[in-house]
Amino acid sequence: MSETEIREPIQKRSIETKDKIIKAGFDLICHDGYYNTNTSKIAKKAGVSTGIVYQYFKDKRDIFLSGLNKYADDIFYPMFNIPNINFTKDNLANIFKNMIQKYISNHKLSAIAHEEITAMTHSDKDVASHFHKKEMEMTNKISNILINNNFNTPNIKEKVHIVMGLIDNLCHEIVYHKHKELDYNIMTDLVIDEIVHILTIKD
Amino acid sequence: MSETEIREPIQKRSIETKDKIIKAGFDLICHDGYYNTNTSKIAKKAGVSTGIVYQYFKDKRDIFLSGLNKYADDIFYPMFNIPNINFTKDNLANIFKNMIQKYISNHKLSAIAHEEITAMTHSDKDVASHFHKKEMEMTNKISNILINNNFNTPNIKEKVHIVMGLIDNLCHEIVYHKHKELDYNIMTDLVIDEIVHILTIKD
Amino acid sequence: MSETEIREPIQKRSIETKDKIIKAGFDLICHDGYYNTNTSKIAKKAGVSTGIVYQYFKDKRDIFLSGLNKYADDIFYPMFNIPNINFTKDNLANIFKNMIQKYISNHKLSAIAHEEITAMTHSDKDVASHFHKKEMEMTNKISNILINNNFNTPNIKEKVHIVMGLIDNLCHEIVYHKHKELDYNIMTDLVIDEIVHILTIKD
Amino acid sequence: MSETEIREPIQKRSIETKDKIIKAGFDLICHDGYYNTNTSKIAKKAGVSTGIVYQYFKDKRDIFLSGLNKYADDIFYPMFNIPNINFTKDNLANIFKNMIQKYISNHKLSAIAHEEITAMTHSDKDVASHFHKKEMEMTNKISNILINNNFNTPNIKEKVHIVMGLIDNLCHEIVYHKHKELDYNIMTDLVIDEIVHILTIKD
DNA sequence: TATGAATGAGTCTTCATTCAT
DNA sequence: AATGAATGAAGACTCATTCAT
Repeated sequence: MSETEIREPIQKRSIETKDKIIKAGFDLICHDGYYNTNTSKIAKKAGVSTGIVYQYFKDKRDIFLSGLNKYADDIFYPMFNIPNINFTKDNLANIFKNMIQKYISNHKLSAIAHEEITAMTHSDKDVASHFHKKEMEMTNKISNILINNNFNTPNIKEKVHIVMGLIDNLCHEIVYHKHKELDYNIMTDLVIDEIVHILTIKD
Repeated sequence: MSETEIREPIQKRSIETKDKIIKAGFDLICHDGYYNTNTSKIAKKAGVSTGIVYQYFKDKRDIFLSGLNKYADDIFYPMFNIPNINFTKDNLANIFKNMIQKYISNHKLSAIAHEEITAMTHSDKDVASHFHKKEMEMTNKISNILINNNFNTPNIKEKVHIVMGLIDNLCHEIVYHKHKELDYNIMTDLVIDEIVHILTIKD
Repeated sequence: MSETEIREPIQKRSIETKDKIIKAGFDLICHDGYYNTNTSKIAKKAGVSTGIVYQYFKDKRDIFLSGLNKYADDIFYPMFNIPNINFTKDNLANIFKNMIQKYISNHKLSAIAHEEITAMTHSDKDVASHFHKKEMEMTNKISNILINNNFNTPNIKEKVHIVMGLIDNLCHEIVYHKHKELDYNIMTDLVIDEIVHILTIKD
Repeated sequence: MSETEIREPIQKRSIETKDKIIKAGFDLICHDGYYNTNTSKIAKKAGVSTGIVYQYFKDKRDIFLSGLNKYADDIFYPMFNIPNINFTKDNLANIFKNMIQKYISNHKLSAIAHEEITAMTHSDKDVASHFHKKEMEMTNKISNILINNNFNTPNIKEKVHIVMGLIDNLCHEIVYHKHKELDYNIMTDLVIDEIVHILTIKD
């Protein structure tokens, strides 16, 4: 109604304040869920007043979206954020094994955030499209790395996408589910076998 | 203190009412999300008053949990709910292809519900354990079918679990994401190849 | 609106049902308070359905009022409900001592009911006037007994009323409050002294 | 779970708001009863929104308890809140007569509040203990005043407590009941006689 | 007569958002 | 730029009462 102007911070202090809010809000939402996080908690955690929040953000959702923008790369497939990976036939399995271990040893936050974001996917078109885009970006990025390392193969994007899913499922299972009937060491080896298989088949 | 008694329906009419509420509530929650569904919407969709809802259910969550109980089998891997599957080496790929197509052609409800349930997994211990248990049940069920069809292989449960994840990801991707850059026919074939591969390797 | 006819029971069974409801309702209300007692509890305790309640009573308040009518004599100054009291100068103190002990040894229900009724006095004109009337009836009754026993004295009604208050306060204090700093034996003796004093002064 | 934080007011404005709510809530509850007073009425009477109520108070009961804390001294035996009372044998009767008249001429609020509080005594442990404590405090205070004025007598606390009851009953009767058959001037004199009697007997 | 299923207005409470300072 | 007090719409849940059987 009153169309409160959203301020784009210029001064350093303002920028810091905005960042603090994004971090506080995103952390809380990823931890407790979107609906269990209220603006007052966010403001408190950020060390600011509730009022100021609405000078930097349109609404609560806007905070979350900003966090998504800012931190998504750390959350989605952070294991691929390694510069200068050198894939060879010999180290392919090892590289993926390391990635998986790295992902798992990462703090749980990522996993929870991932779920929360997934959950918002169908209730919020913007979240969905953001998520969507990031996923494809990552697929492309990895495909390119592979190509640059002479791992070109037909339908590489489809394959990489499947691989990403395999890793994601595995890590999620290990971090979260803990089905006692399953042996996660064996499962990890099986997944790596699959990854190697799919990336090396010639059709 | 006030301890409103939850009624266990006796008359046929009231059993129908309870069922209508479960169906309406579960449908809405799966469609719009838990927090975007309120009791008044549920009552309206079920064609009853808000009051009656609380004679059959402790709270909104209870409705959802009941729905989970009642419909979970239709939602989690409904493609495996086929009696008398006969796996042979020759039809293995075909059977899975049919399953995937069946899953996809299934109403979207499943997929959305799946997400919502996944989302509630970390905020609600009961949902989590329910989900968790169902998943393992299904893993066991499929493992057994395979064993009965002479597809025994070491670590079959781990393998089946990976297969289920592959199918789930694929179907979800197709139903939901629709990345234009990906060719889903190819992706489906690739996934089936993987499934066959993982289920037939001898270690 | 629809002016559901309130039935005046004729058959013996009906009368019994009505009485059961009155008893159940009045007991519960006296125990838990008017607002903490709901009709469903009353029906359940009376062993009838909720629907039937409204064939015998206009509303919840009507049940309470009926109970008041029926049981008030047992609640208000039940110690005076002794037939053929013989007051003499010598046994005056003893009689009151007995009354007090009787009152106290009476089940607590009376005290709670008394409070609840007192509480409703100012929110419900009918309860108030009922209570009011009963109190005066009792004052008159006791005054008459005293007069018949040659304890006439000027302003006897005022005196009796004060005496009733003294007894009521004392009993209530003993049954309820349990101020540890006060010695209730001494207090009882003091109150009896006062009663004797007020009833025997000659002005 | 959601644990709405109760704010302790800092700014002058908010202290005023909190006080307004306490006053409005306590007045209404004392007038109309706890269950006939809803938060919306309280907010309206206080001239604030319903939301703000829950920033200062946990719930409706909390408002009432706060009022109790704040206004109890004005309600329980306000006639004793006179500093520097000088009791002598000659003015004893007069002092109490004045107190009674003062109590009665006091606004009715006290009487109604007193009843409501009494009523809540058995349904709410906190109210009960508060009420309870105040009563004993007052008993002690008056006992001490009497002792300091050389009106020491055995079992003074028990006597004072009886006196307080006599006054309370009398005032309540006059303010509230208005039994037409009783002459309140005479009754007042009789009560004062009793008070003098009980406070001057030597055992 | 009786049952118990159903109604829906009413209540408490929360929280994103705005406003006065 | 910032504070935190205030708003009020919306939601979960209760319960006296009525209705279909």
